[in-house]
Amino acid sequence: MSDEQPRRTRAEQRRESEARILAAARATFAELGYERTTIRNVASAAGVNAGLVMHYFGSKEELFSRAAKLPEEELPVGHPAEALLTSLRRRLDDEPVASLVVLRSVLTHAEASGEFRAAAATWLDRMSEAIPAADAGLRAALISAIINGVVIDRYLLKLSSLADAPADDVIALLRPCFESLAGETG
Amino acid sequence: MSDEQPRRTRAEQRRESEARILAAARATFAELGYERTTIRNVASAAGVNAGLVMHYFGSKEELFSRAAKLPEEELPVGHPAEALLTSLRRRLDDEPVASLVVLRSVLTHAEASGEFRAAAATWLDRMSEAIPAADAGLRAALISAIINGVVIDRYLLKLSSLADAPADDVIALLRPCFESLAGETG
DNA sequence: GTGTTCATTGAACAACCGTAGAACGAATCC
DNA sequence: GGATTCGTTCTACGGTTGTTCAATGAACAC
Repeated sequence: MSDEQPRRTRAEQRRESEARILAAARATFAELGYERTTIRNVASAAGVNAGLVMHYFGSKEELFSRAAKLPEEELPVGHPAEALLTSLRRRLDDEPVASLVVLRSVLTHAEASGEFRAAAATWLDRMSEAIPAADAGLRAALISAIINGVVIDRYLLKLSSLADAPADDVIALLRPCFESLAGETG
Repeated sequence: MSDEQPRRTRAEQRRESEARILAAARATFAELGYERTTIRNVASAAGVNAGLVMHYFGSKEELFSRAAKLPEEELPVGHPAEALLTSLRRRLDDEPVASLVVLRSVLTHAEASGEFRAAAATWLDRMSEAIPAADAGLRAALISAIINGVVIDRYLLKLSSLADAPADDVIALLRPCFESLAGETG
């Protein structure tokens, strides 16, 4: 029982607490959105006092920023439609909490909207370049809208038909859409 | 100038105020979502006192219920894909505030989620029946997800590529998608 | 005209929010 | 050792929120 020394060095303590707070923040923001999550809420989920959250993250806004940082999404290469399907599969398989944080708050919180807009912009640019059509921008935007709609309905609204379906079926049905929009059939 | 008598009968006054409050509520909920909308906010937008809003609507929750009532959407008849495109065109043309109220709040407010779920359920049922495929339910859900994603990106997030595009272009690009999902090409 | 109804206001309450800062105690440094 | 840093908690403040309720004055019934 007391074999291992507790190893509660201050640096460790700090890192652990900060990580626990950040994890709790991500979970809470993803479940409740920006407005309904409170500092006290996050603190109690992390098992610490609310003051500590403020002390480490400065403000609720800053806490959200840190929790909402999206991991750099490397876009697969290859034919656009195929790359998109791979990208979609990743999002359907992982149910990435990080992106749910942003999605859940994006309709009501300005900064979430900004974060999302920025991420979407670079994504759209890269995608547009790969689409051989005059209206590539619009096509890419539609593809992005489709992906967002599917993720929202599946993971946030949990509409049964979509939430229960295997990712493979979803992808198979969406394949012709992506091919058509990515301009590979015309 | 003073030709017409002011006609401020009590019944009229009441109806007018209630209508003005409801309109202000719809606009505010659609712009800010449920949480960030305050009773005082709505009241001041309607040019009345906050107490009056409570007196007429009882609670913020009730006010939201009344503001979020979606108009019965009569589904056009005909080939599914064609009917869907007509339905989509209506939503793209009108920019219906009523549905934005629900959409804006649907990710953070439980009742909005319920209202949306109910409306979506009947919509999905009717749409499933019109799709001749074993996985009609999933197909209908994907179509619904696409429409939601497009409306959200266009009117709520106002992503430029989609917000600026003519409705006709959007519909033209989406037509193959709907045809493929509605099972009319296979 | 007189008494009643009722649309509307203003002030207040309790609860909760984000946030700040003092206080405690254990790890750290010399 | 003692002094000090620092992780952590406690308490409190000012502001906002949904909500209540008494007060006011104009429309109404008779």
